[in-house]
Amino acid sequence: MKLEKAASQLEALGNPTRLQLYRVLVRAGDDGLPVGSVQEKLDVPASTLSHHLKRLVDTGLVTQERQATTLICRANYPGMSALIGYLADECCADAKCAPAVKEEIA
Amino acid sequence: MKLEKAASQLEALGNPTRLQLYRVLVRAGDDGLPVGSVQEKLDVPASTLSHHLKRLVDTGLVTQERQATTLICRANYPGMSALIGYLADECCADAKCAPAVKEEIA
DNA sequence: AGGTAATTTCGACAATAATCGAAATAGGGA
DNA sequence: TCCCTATTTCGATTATTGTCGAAATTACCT
Repeated sequence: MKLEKAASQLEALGNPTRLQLYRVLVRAGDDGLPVGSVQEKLDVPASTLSHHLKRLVDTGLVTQERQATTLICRANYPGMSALIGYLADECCADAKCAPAVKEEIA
Repeated sequence: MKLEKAASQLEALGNPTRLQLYRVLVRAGDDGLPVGSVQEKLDVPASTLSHHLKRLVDTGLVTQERQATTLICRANYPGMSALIGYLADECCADAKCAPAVKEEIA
């Protein structure tokens, strides 16, 4: 993964509303959630939500799929795992951080 | 870790210059690097660098220690591992992402 | 075709972030 | 004490981001 891409994904997650949004999608699991349901959960205007969602989609952290008029959103696990991998790999390469992380997610 | 704190750390890393900066510090290991050396490596004006450094320090991802007139900067591994832990834990709790990550840093 | 619900785009404004030179500060050493 | 080097603060400017209502779009259903 390029540093530029990692930075843009980190920036996408680095906003409380978007991090919360991503979290909601992760917890929704494989079924995903329609935009409208996310909106209810987060209590944010539709246009604002759409804006934030777009950023997560653009950076590859979220995917969307149409089902009739509703748009299902899903957390993109490979995207996140690549990002975490980058952090653990590029930034904790000297093994001072990685063991703790391994512990953490074991 | 609170969502707010995670978001602010992610935001801090979500800028190419700061991610590069953090990377340089990680690679410098336990010895750390003086601000001046970082500046040479990144080729960025001192005041700009100082600004970015402050943000990393403020969010707990970097620590600083004076040695005479020079300031030694170090990556704060526990800080990063807490962040990665949060991502893997809060956001990949349903085990669809974590296994891949474990693989990645194994 | 016309209607309707779901979502996005547009446009404007406020708020925050990035940039960098010049001046200020901190901490020794002569 | 005076100077010298390393780093930060200040201040101003430009750029990017966040926010949200109104209008447009999409895709379906009758």
